[in-house]
Amino acid sequence: MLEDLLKSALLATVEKYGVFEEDITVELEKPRDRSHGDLSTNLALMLGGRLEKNPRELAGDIAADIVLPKDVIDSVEIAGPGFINFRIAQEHRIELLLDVWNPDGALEQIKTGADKRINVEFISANPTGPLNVVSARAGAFGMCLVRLLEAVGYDSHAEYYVNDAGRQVKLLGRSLRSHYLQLMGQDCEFPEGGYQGRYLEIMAAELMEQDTTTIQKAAKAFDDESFQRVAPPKGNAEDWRKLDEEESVGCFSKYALMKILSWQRETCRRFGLRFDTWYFESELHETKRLGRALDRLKKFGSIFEEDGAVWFRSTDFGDEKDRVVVRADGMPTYFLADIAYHYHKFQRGFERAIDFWGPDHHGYIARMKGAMEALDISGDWLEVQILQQVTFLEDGKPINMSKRKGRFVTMDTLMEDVGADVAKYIFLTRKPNSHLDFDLDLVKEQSSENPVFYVKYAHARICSLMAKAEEAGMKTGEPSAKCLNQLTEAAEWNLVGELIRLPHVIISAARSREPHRLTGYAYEVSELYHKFYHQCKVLKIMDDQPEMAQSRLQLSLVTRHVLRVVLKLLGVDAPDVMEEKV
RNA sequence: GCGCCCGUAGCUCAGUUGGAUAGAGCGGCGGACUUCUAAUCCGCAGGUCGCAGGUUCGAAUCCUGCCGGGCGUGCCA
Repeated sequence: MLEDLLKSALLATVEKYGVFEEDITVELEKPRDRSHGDLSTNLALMLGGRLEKNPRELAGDIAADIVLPKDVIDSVEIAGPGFINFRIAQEHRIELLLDVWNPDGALEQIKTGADKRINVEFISANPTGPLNVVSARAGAFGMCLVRLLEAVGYDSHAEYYVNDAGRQVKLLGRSLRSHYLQLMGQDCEFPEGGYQGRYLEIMAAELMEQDTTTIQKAAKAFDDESFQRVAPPKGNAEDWRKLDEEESVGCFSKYALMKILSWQRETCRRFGLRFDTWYFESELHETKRLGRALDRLKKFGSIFEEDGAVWFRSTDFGDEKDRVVVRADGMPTYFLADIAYHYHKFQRGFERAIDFWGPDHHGYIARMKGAMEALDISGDWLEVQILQQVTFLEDGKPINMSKRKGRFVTMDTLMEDVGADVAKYIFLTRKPNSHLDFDLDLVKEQSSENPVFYVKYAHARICSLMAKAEEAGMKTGEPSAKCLNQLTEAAEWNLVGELIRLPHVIISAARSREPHRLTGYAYEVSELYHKFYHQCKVLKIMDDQPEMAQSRLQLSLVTRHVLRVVLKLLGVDAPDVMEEKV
């Protein structure tokens, strides 16, 4: 790599001052201002103080001493307080460009993950209602990170954890049953804190029409392996009504769970999310994993009993207080189930687990990581990414979204209103841990002026140009150094300079878990392409300057490739033609 | 009270992990269509980077203390 070349050349020049590789990390960065060259190092500034030398003079000495191949770096300059700026030789830029284009080039070489298995868990919403837009943000991030990790050579695995065993599901069943009984004219009190959303009323109304056959038919939706455990109750709603309350609630719970999971899965599918595993909490209970995890914690001496409850001594691992894992009434807490779940995740052979959580769970991190350490798993194994809250504004006012109170914007509504691509793109332009205000009115109104269209348009524009060129009988040909070296305009070289950053952008986005670097990059590439497109004509010069026209076509071809790679990572479609603006 | 996150243009947000003159989009104003698709391009206006110190060659970025907003602080999930 170019950066390695520069780093070792720089190190060689400072050896005479007694500075060696282990003493300093040489940093290279892309200057903001293009007149400062392509790559810049602050080496002399960092060394200046230490060697008691004037940084600018030191930079001058280094620049004079450094030995670099002329066909790679064609200028070394010092600037400002002591920066050393490098300018990449034109021929080498084209080499780097072709390396991005080449199927076994740079994009293959960045796959350094050695196929290590990484589990990425996201959304994992309670199965008590339709997915809301908060899940959409998590989905966009999680899925993008899964792809990014793949792009740098990991075997990444998307996972969804289903809390199908807790109180919430029972409460859900009770709520549905109550709605149903009320519809049947039976006096029935609504459970305290129950789910009041419209969707349960509708579900209850539908149940009145459903007979055993249609219920079984609906269950067919879960034929595949991962959903085997979601089975419909026997009979129909009338049968369930007649059972004693406990059993009756169980049937309504089972039915509601089945329906809601089918919605959630369909919503995910429509949003382009592909989960490798849907992991059910009930499986943990059936396979006795809670007990086993508890035993192991005991074995390592992290468990004690007090006030009739069983506690995990999380304070040994930096938590602020100890936590209950089995309540005084003998019921395990959600925390214990989570420990068992993550322990099983570890046992399944993942070398790392990344969880996406909401901000309301950040207080949970210390105890969860503590539990992993108590189980003798490295504290780094579990990595928690907090996705900050999304505040939805309607008429300029925040919407209070609570499933129980039933006023929330669903992911489906979001997709209908603005489309999956726009939603994904907007979520992915923000970094994970910043709060996000999502103005629904604004987005609906301006969806056609959203930045995502800017990028899509750049792609479609290239497709259109390629088609026109072909129609006119022009041959684009495989991008080649000979042809591309004919580029002369600043607009062309600015674009080249941006395109060759692709490998670096992918690596940095994956490493920092910050997919928003991709949207920023896609935008930059598109912007430079639009400018190039205006300034550098192709078809109009094809008769007078056929070689120049061809080199511009090849540049367009590589640009299209880069846009496709990035959009695919983002999970956004790259259209050949823009649909009519509404 | 304590813990975590955030505070950058009128609004929504970037700022390459400490770099050079802080950037986009939207909104505002003014230009470019007998077009390789104007969902585009060109120009203008808009800033005490919440406040005050500190660290150093250099701070929006790091450390401390305030101010303001959000979230958490259950034998809930």
